[in-house]
Amino acid sequence: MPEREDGLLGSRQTKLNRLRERGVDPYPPRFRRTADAAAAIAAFEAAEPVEPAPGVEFRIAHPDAAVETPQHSLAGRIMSMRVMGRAAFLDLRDGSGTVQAMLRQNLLGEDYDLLKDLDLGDFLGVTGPMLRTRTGQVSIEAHTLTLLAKGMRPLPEKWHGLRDVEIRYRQRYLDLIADPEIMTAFAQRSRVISGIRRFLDGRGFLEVDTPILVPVAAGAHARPFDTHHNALNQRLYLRIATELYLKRLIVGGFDKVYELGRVFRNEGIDQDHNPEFTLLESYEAYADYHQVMEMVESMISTVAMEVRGTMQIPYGEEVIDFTPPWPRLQLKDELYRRSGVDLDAYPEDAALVRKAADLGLEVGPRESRGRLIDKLVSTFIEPNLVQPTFLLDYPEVMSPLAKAKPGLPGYVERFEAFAAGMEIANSYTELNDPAVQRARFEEQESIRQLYQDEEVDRLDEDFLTALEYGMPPTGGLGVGIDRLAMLLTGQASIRDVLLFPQMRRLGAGANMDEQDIQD
RNA sequence: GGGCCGUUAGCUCAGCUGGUAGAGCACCGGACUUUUAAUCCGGGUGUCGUGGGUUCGAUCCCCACACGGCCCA
Repeated sequence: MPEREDGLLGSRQTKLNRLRERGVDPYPPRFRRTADAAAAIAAFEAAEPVEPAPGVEFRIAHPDAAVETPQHSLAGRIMSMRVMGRAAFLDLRDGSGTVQAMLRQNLLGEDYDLLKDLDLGDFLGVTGPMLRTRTGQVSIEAHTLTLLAKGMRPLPEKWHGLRDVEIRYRQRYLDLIADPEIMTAFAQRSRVISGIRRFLDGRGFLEVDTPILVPVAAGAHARPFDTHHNALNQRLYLRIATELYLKRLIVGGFDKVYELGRVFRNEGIDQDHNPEFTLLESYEAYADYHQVMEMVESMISTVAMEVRGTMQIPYGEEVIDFTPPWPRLQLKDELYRRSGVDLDAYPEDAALVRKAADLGLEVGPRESRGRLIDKLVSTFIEPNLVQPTFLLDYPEVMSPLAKAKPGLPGYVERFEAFAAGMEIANSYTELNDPAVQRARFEEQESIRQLYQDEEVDRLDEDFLTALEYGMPPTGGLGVGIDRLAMLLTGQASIRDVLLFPQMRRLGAGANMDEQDIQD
């Protein structure tokens, strides 16, 4: 890169060249640590002969005295440098935390010259004894220095950090370097996921992997990404759900299965949508949606307790209390209460469209009944469901995979769970009558044709074949893990729980490939 | 898809009525052997997102585009 001739990059290049001329390998293959920063500090503090009492001066190590304490080799990224002539203090950060290294020329000799060619961001190995400095800070006293990796670009500023969200998402590593709390949030996300695994494993569920590349993108109302397999000369899709494969496994005789994996939906990007996201689906034979509801309450409250140590989690202006049981509301009743719309009073789609328009909803010409009801629910009910709540018994037209609710024609045994106005779970007593399932699929296909709506479920012939062999009564569940992670880690945007959220490619004109140009 | 806002030094940000840009940190040079955003002295390192237009002159006004954010759909 020619621009490195001068400026900030250039000064680092000059230092790199100088190091090489002096025979220093700026990228050595290894450095054996004796401990990480946190462990070395903890071990030193534990081994201190006398706990320093308040107001009592700490022992100040002399070069000779220092030899008494065990030698350590510690390593990390240089996060700050306080250089004062023939002594210097460097903060070294590794994955465990930060340790201060004290460098003194009389101890390091020629090694001390390395300091001139170090920059913030470089990785450095330090060997020497641990000690407390005059101000009481546990530090490693450098007897040798080893450059482990030269950083060629300056880090974001240490005090204000990185505010530019675009850089934060595009170059997440800088975000992580600049703000350790980001790392904490992602570590919490990871614990949410491992907590779910532990919970389900503990209940006898078997984790399975089903295809991501599928011939039919079924199991949800969503538009798929498509691709092509050359050897098979077949169009394939990225899965939009794992539902139909997991049910095949229930047919096959596994009683409790789950999959925690990425699904892909070719839709817009906003605060709670990313085109790829992590979905948990579980299926339990001989269970119904009431049992699944209890499992969801138990799972999420357990995970909240594990990750946050409490079931009351602050989120925005609210405190969300995940303590079970969560209220159960009938969708039909709740919609009537909130909007005055009695769905059963509008059996004709046209009448429902007029009613929705009267209520101020913008209703396009391509709104199917299912979409319309979804819009009513998401406008009048969902924003009000701040505390964890189950919404029960959805209209059949928007739930082609759920079993009919006895005694309530036109409705199915389905619930969705909400918290902070966001949908976090979706569950059915699964439809297992193959003839009814075929009819439901065909209804969906005709809706797709009629409304030209690509976000309608698709008929999967192979799945119907599986159902024809017989599937036991089953309770199924889907949980959006990213949204759950948002709630449990207090993040307002899905991009803050995804390490690498989807972003538009920069410089569209220059970097477009042939596929893009078609669009 | 529509509306509004943003894009200035490596980072965080100022920049008046149009007259070729400035601060802190970072960086560069110097002093300093116990610092904690070290301190002190000296130095501004820039394609003002991109491309057009208006103008004697544009970071500033106009248009288009790119990327991002928020709101709406």
